[in-house]
Amino acid sequence: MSTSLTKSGDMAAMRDAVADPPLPAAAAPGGAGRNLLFLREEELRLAQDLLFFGYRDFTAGADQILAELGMGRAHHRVLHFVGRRPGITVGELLAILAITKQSLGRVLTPLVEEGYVTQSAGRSDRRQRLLTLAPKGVALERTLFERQREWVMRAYREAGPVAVDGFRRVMRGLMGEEARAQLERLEQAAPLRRAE
Amino acid sequence: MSTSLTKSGDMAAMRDAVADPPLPAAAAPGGAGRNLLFLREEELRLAQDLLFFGYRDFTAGADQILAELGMGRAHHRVLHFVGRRPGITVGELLAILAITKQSLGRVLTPLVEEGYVTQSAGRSDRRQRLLTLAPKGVALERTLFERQREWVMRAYREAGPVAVDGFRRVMRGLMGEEARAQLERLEQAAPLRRAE
DNA sequence: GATTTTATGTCAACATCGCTGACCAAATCG
DNA sequence: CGATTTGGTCAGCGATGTTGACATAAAATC
Repeated sequence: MSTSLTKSGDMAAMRDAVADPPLPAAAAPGGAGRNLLFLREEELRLAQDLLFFGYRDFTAGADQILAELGMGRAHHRVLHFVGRRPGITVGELLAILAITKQSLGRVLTPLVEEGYVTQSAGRSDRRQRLLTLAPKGVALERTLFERQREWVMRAYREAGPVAVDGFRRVMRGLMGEEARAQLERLEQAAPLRRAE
Repeated sequence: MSTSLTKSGDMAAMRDAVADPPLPAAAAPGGAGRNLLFLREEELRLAQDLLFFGYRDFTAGADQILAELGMGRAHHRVLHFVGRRPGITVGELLAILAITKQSLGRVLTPLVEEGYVTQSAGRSDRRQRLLTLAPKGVALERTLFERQREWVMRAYREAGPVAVDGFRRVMRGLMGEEARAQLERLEQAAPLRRAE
């Protein structure tokens, strides 16, 4: 188990605050009862449930709008990331989405043909097709954005500001190295003012 | 309070995002001093990114194991929820997953045929097929569970106990009414298995 | 200048996992 | 008994991911 990455000082506190049920932590396999890193069964089961239900319902509103236009979630992702980084290259978009060129093409080509996204040759490298949202694309992305904004706003309001910060920290932790790097680049282009 | 947004300047939308708080019970605007009733543009963009990257990477580990067995995420969901509620009926499972009978059948039938899940007639209603994990199913679910446990544990440790609580609150808030009810039932009947 | 590499696009084929519509069988209920 | 409920199944469709092979244009390199 390669879990000795960071300071273990967090764990003592974590065991206390994270433990909702009064049950003691189950013994870790392999002897060494010293393993405070053990994430108890029910804690993970809950995390699995929360992520499944939460993600599904988070996307449901936008999915509904998209379906009426004959589009899917993949189209939304393109609109989202092109909107986030106007002038992004196809290669960069592929890296962010972590899908194949073929899969991207299937949604990107129609989006271009139907006037949601515009392509322009790169100025320094004319092989590149810099992607930008056309007005039609801006409008659709905006609609999808607003739908999700309302939904997330409700959750944020119910949970409170401290919880929101915690949510962000955990979600960031669920990301792999690659995704964290991608996110950093995205935030660089459009920073969120943070207290910390 | 003004943001420093400079891209895709849709001022109409920004004005909307900074609209007046609909509720006075702004939950102690002190502390962090950030009023979450104003869910600004970048805050939601970040939430979208976090959910996309986080959920994708959360599932990546289990997906890899499943792919080697010729299965997909849908199989995992069945194993997960059957494991969570042994003796669950097909109808209840359908309600939780919110998919059609046909979609469920496509993964459930093979799981039964290959000995991961066992069916038994309901005692009070013999039309029902009560679903339970067979030893083979328990083992596979366990493997998937452990993979995700390590991943989530890393995120939890990095974020800290307070953040974990906040994460749970927000994810719960992202769920719709139906999902919240489902989750309540799951937590109620949580199988308290212990120690491997 | 010729060759190679890179960025992008495309065709063909395939798999997963959603969906609808239709229809069937068994068990329960009124 | 007849109607409803529970579950299964067939046929077909659609969105989104995959691999492999190949094409083209521009850039980079020898």
